[in-house]
Formats: sequence, C-alpha cells, structure tokens
Amino acid sequence: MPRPREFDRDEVLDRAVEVFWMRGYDRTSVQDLVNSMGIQRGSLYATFGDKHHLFLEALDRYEARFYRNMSELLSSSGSAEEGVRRVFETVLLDCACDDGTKGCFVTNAAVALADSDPDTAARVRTNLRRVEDAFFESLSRERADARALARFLTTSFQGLRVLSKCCVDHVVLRDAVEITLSVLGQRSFQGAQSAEKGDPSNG
Amino acid sequence: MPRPREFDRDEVLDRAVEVFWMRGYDRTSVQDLVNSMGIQRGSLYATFGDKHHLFLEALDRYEARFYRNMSELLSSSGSAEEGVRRVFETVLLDCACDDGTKGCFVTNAAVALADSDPDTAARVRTNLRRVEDAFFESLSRERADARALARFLTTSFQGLRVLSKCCVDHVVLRDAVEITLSVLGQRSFQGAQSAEKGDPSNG
DNA sequence: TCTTTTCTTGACTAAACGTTCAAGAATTGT
DNA sequence: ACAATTCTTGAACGTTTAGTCAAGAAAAGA
Repeated sequence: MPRPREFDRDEVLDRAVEVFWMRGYDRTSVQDLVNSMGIQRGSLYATFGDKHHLFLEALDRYEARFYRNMSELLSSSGSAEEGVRRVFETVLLDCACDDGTKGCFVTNAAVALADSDPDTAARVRTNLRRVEDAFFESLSRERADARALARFLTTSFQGLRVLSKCCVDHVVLRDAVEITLSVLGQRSFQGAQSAEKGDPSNG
Repeated sequence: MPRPREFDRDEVLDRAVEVFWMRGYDRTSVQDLVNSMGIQRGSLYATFGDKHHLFLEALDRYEARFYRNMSELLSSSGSAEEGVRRVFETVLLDCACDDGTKGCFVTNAAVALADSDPDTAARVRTNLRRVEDAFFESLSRERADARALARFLTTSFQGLRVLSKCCVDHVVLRDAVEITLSVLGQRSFQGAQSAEKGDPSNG
C-alpha cells in the first residue's frame, strides 16, 4: 500500500557518518548532509528526526563498527601483545592514508562536544569503557595487572588518535607506538592500584 | 592626544581564552565573547580584527602560558622522572577540579579544527613539537633513547587530556599515569628508531 | 574652553542556520 | 483505472550568525 522508501537507511547513514566524522558536528550543516547523503531535507527529518539525533545515530553506527574491528583484531591474534600491536598499527595505517586524517570519530566527538551534550558524553564514556574492557579481556589471561595496563593502553590509544589528526610525522607516531608496546614486555607493575571495578552496575 | 583605551588588552584576551577554551571555536558566538570580555563589539573588532584572529591570539596566549608552566616544572625538578611526573600530575589536578574539565585548549583546537584551519593546525604542530622537545631536553641528560621517549610521553599526555575531558573516573587516569611513568624506570629501548631529527630548520 | 583624535556604543545588515510544510510524484491494493 | 497512502521536493519560516558603521562620549593639546 505505502510507497516504499527510495533509499536505504543504513546506506545514507553511512554517508552521514563520513560527513560528521570529517567535518565535525558544528561545521556540518544540514545542507552538507543533504548533499552528501543524497536525500532531501524532508526525507532526512522524516527519517532521522533532526540533526542532533542523526549525529547520535551516526556515532552509534561508527562505534559499533569500530568495536567490531577491534575485537576481531584482538581475538584473532596469537598473543595479547600481538593483538594490541595490530590495533595500534591500525591507527598508523589510517594516518598514512592520504585523504586527510580524520582521526577517530568518537575521539573527535568527545573533545568537540562532550561537555555541551550529555548524549554524546554518555556515548563517549561507553566507548572508552568498551575499549578498555577489550584490552583488559585480551590481557587478563596473561597478566595480573591487566586492568591498569588496559587503562594505560586506552589512554595512549586516544593520544595517538589526536596526534594522527595533526599530520604529525609518521616517525613520531611509530616511536610512540613502539615504546607503548614495549610496556607489554615488562613484568607486572605493583605501582598501579587498579581498583578492578569490573562491576558494571556502577557503569 | 588620543583618548586612551578603557580596557587592558591582555586582560580581555585572557577572558577570551577562557571562553574559547570552555566552549570551543564554533560554539562560541561573538556575543558570548562580548559578554565575557566586558567590551563592546566595535572594540573587539577594532582591537583583534575578527573572531578568527582573536581565536588565534587566544591560542597563542594559552600556549605560551602552558609551555612556561611545563618548562618550569621540568627544570625545577631533581630528576627527569620527577619532572615528568609533576607535569602529568598537573592533568590529574586539572581533572579533579570540579568546574567542568576543559581539557587542554590546544588539544581541543587540534581535534576540532586542525583539518579545516591551517593557522590552527600550524599552531598545534608547533605546540606538539615544543612539548616533545621539552620532554626530550629533560631526558637527554639521562637517557640515550630520549627522543623516542619524549614522543611516547607527548602522545600519552595528549591521550590523558582527552580522557580527562570525558569525566572518566580518576582511578582510570591514575592507572594510566602510573604505567606511563613506569616506562621511565626501564632500561633503554632498542626497538624505537628515533631518527633524532633535531634539526629545527625543517620544523 | 575649544578643537582634535580616538574609543565606545548599539542598532543595523546580509547571509547562513535548523526546521517546517504544503503540494506534487510514485507505488500498492482493489 | 482508481483510491489510498507515503515519499519526495523545494520554497519558506523565524533565528542566529559574523561583521559594519554612524553617532555620541571622553580625553589631551592648545
């Protein structure tokens, strides 16, 4: 009975991810979205509500894909160290790509509007937690200080994302990655207290 | 002969730093600036040119102050490790402060508009380089792998800045800092190639 | 005191913004 | 073929934006 939609929801959402990722929320106008997504204003608003909701959906979609990739890399590796290395190499590859380094969509969102938009802030926190947990799970079989290490890796990972956005020399990033990974070759740390609050009820 | 200005240029610029730092470039309107700086639109444009130039001046002012503090901390410490620790603790203290963690102004600027504004991008790169060099100078007396270490520390420092913006639990940040600093207790790394391009002519 | 110069003020402009909506196009069930 | 329903379209809305400008206020030299 009803006329079917002429576009695929996920497909146009992917285009929105691209635009928001590249230009950020504030520098992306609805007209930009209309141009890039290939649908009209009316369809955009009918399908996604408004710009803000579209952004949140784009963020969710990116995050899901990102996390899937990361988990895949970690679980398919022989050792935790190899998995972590492959995750970090991803950033280096991303950066070597010449089409302008966009950094990480979630990182960008975090810095740009984590303190002005609670919805974005919540998603950023969730993402950071999931990254930390992924590192943790991978390390927990081999290390006693897995939680502290996971937090350290998450932090370094974010830092790498920031630097990769600024077109810093590749050698700089590589040095940073090497030293970061070298930590995994050390013995356990007693220094870190790592409260190990694995209880998700307080999430 | 001429009527003197009724405000202190540096004083109102400091207020501009605060506003841009807190809200970012795009979310700060000229009206916000007028309200916070305590001067009128006309004076703002007559004194600073336009919003963009005011932003760049604010960025410069912040960066100078930031770098001065960092150098002070590094040079006044007994050992390089102690100096680095004090620099990292600064972030933790910043974060513990309750008035909403603004993160680092330069980091925010880097992520928000490094790829859309060459002027900002240049300043970000300069700042990153100076941070790296400050760490390097502090470490170079004690370590052979000072350059790679400095790059590692710069990256982790940026990551910490990002996480501190997202109101991540303090324990998480502390774990990350502890592991980061533990690297300084290790022997030298052969893994990193650290091309040691200390020649500033290519900067 | 009067002239000269500069600063301050706030109303103003034009453009861009996110959002809405009425009208036309297209598809399906009958 | 017709009716019912939904999608698409682009013009229009009211706000907000960055930036301008003419007129009034204030200080300093004569």
